Amino acid sequence: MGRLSREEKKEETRRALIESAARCFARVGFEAAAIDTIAEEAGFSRGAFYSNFSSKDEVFIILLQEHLNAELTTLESALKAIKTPQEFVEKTQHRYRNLGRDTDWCLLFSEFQLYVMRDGREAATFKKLFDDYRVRLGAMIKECCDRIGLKLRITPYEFAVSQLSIAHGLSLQRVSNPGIRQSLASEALAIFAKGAQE
Amino acid sequence: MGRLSREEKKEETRRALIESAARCFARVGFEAAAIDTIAEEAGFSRGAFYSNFSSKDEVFIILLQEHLNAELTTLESALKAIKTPQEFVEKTQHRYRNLGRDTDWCLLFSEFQLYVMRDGREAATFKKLFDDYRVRLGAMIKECCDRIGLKLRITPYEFAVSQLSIAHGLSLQRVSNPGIRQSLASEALAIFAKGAQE
DNA sequence: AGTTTTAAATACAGTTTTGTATATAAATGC
DNA sequence: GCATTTATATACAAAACTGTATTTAAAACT
Repeated sequence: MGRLSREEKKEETRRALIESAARCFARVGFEAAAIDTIAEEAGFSRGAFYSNFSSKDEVFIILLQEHLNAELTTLESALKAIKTPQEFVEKTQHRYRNLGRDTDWCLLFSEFQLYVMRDGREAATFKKLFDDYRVRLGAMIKECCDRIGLKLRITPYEFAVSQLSIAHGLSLQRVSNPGIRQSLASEALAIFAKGAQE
Repeated sequence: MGRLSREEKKEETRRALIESAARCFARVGFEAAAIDTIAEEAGFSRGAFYSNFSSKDEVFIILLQEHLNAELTTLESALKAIKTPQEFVEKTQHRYRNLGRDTDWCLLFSEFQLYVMRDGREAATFKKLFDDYRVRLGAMIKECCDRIGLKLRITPYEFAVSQLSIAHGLSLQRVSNPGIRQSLASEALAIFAKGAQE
C-alpha cells in the first residue's frame, strides 16, 4: 500500500486539475481551453478529468466561488478599518486597485459572463453566484457607510456594481491598449467614490 | 439583361451579408455566429460569403468602423452644444446614455476585445481602430473642456476610456442581473463626470 | 490470495465548423 | 449568338473538440 489512500489520491488529482484549469483559463480563455490540455498539463488524461468533473463549466464555477469568497474576505477587513468618509475614498481605491490588477481574472470574468449569457449551460448557477456576491458587497458597503456616516447618491449595491464595472471595463480596454496606465483604475475608482458622495 | 448590373447586384448581396452578420452577431455573439448561418439568413450560401469577404473578422471590422464613426459623429454634435461645466455633466450623461443603451453592441464589443486578444487574427487592425477612436474621443473632450474652461483631474483620453469602461462594464453586468436598472448607466457616468472635475 | 471496486487511460463515434476546389448559370463582350 | 467571365452554389477534405464506452491496473476488502 502506497503512502496515500485512494481517496487522498483522488483529491490530489482533483486539485491538480482545478489548478491546471485555472492556468489554462488565464492563458487562453475559458472557451478556448480544451479539456485535453487542462488534463495533460496537470499530468493526467481526459479520463481523469471526466472522472472528477462533469464539464468544464463545473470547474469554472468552483474557481469562481473560491475567487469571489476570497475577494469578499479581503474587502471585509479593508472596510472594517475605515473610520471617516475621507478614508472611504482612499481605502476603497486601494482595495479595488488589487481587484483591477488581477487582469487575467477580470478578463475571464467578462468572458464567462458573455459565455453564460449566450450558451446558458450553467447560466442559472452563475447568475446566482454573481448576484449573491454583489449583494454581499453591497451589504458590506452599506454597513460601512452607516457606521462612518457617509451618504451615497446611489444604493450601496449600485455602488458595488459600478465599481466592478470600472475595474473590469478598464482591464478589458488595457488589452487593446496597454498604454493605458495601470494606475488609472484606482484613480477612476476614487473619482467615482468621490462623485458618489452627497 | 436584368434591372441590375452585375456590379450592383454584388454590392447588394455584400450589403445583405453585412447586415445579416450584424443581426447574427447581436443574437449569438461573434464567435458563435457560423458563416453558414450568416449567409443563409441573408438568403445566400457560404460561397457568396467567401466571394465577398475573406473571413468573419473582416465583416466585423467593417461593422466596427461604421459603428465607431457613427458614435463619433453623434458625440461631436452633442459636445458642440455644451456651454458650461454644469452642462458638461448633463450632456455627457445624456450622450453616453445612448451608448449604454445599445447593449448588444457593448457586449459584442467586449467579446471582440477578448477574442482579438487571444486569437490575434485581426488584432493589429482592431487595436488601431479602437485606439484611434479613443484618441478622437479624447480630442473632442479636450476641445470641449478648453472651450468651456473645465479642468479635469485626468487626461481627456483617460476620461473617455473611463466612460467607455463604465458603459461597457454595466452592460455586461446587466446580462447576469437584468434587475440592475438601465438608468444606472447614465447616473454612474454623471457621478464620474462630476467627480472628475477639479 | 483472490475477488471486487474504482481511478485513470485509451479508443471511438459524432458534431461542428472552416476553407478550398469544383461546378453552374447568368451576365457581359465580341 | 457564341465565348468568356464571374458571382454564387455545392461538394469535399481537414481540424478540433466533446462525451461516452471500454480497458487497465492498482487499491480495498474478505
